[in-house]
Amino acid sequence: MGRSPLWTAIRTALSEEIAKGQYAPGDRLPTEAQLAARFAVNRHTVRRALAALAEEEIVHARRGSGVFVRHVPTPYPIGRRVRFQQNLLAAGRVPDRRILHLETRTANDRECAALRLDEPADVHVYEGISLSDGFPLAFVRSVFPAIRFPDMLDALRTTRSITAAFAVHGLADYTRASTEITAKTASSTLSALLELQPGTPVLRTVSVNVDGAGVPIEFGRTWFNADRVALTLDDT
Amino acid sequence: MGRSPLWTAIRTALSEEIAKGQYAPGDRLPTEAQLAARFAVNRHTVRRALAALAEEEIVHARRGSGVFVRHVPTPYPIGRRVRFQQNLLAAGRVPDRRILHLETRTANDRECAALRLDEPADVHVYEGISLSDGFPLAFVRSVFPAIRFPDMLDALRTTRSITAAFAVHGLADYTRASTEITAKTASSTLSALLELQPGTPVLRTVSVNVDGAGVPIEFGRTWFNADRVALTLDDT
DNA sequence: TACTATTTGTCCGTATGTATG
DNA sequence: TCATACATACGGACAAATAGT
Repeated sequence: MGRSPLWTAIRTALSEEIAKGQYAPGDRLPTEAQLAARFAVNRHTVRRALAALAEEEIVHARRGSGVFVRHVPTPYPIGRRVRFQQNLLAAGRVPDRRILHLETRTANDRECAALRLDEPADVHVYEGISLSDGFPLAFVRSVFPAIRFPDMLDALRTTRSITAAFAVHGLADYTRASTEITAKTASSTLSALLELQPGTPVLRTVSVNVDGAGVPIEFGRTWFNADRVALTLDDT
Repeated sequence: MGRSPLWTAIRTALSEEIAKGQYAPGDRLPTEAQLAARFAVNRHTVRRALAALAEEEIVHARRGSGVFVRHVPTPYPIGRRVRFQQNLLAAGRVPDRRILHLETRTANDRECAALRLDEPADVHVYEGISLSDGFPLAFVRSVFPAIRFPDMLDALRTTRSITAAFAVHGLADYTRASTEITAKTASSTLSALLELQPGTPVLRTVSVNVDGAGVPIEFGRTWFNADRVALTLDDT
């Protein structure tokens, strides 16, 4: 007999098949009974291997339903420069945006404070869904000072990129001044937008972007599907 | 008639009473009917005021139960230097630690990779609850290379501070090399430890601290009560 | 388990004052 | 002056969730 337990071989076999894409994220694995037959072992041996995979957060068992391959969370760096499209491309995903709502209105107290505006002031509002490989990754609401970026809504409509819309107004670079991260359970409206079960957790970030002179240019609130994303900081 | 709607006066009145501490975080407000009687308005007018307070995240309604004052989340900076005690003192909270478990064991694959150890290697393991004003704020599991910090467990037991325990070993300063942030719903064991309802969201950070030379010294996994904390980044 | 009272959530409607053209 | 639209406030009824017995 080899020195390593039998179930470790099953774990590595399944792990490799998942890594090869034989089972895609969200897919259901064969039942424990089927796996036991395939590997010619007892069901409990398969269960030990599946438990190890669950511990590594590679799969996820749902009683009465099956064992499912986890969506591997997309690493999403939030440092001095946060760029949605670049972040996703770096993670090997295809980014896209779906615009839900564009409007211009007077800013509320919080928005005025974040953007350092004297009230009353007008802001352009963008609301949309950020997609990763076609799946909803986040709901975004961003407000921009209307005086400084008069053509923001048109620019967003045509470019569907915040970075590009800033560039239209002659702003080549901008940085993240502050980010606040909280977690909540998804409301019914949010779970509908992000196509997730009500009650699943969401990561919310509240952030301010500034131009080179430190003047606020964007106040953004983002709700991430917590199953699909892992916010990362690299302070090296 | 005044130009501002009736409900705004009710909102500010309730908001001030909450700010004054007349209703503490976690307290239940009077019922909508009682508030309607007190302010001599219709219940719908009270509801409009409560909706505004809920929008500001000052209160939180639970159908069948009541309207509750939110726990104001403690801002918890995660930058280059993350210090639990200093973070809480800066937020005006009283920090404390409850040690759950201390042990020495061989590191697993993930821990060896994070700490850049050649396996097999021994690590000291700390598991505990971080308290804010006496309430559980987070469950922490940290592992330290045993060779480099031989007296870690004793130091943690006596000082109950990771920073102080490092100082015992002659390490005056250390910095955060990387942090990964995800959100999950609390498991039953975790919700018991943090004294929260099962199914409420938790913020999980996975982080590596390094010494001045960039050598990893701590691999930490922390589960925060998401209702009580807001992770903040300041990139100014 | 089942039942009941309480409390919030959602819907129907009515009335009034204000702004607009 | 009139018609219309809108915001505000009020009144009631029922649904849905919760808590206690």
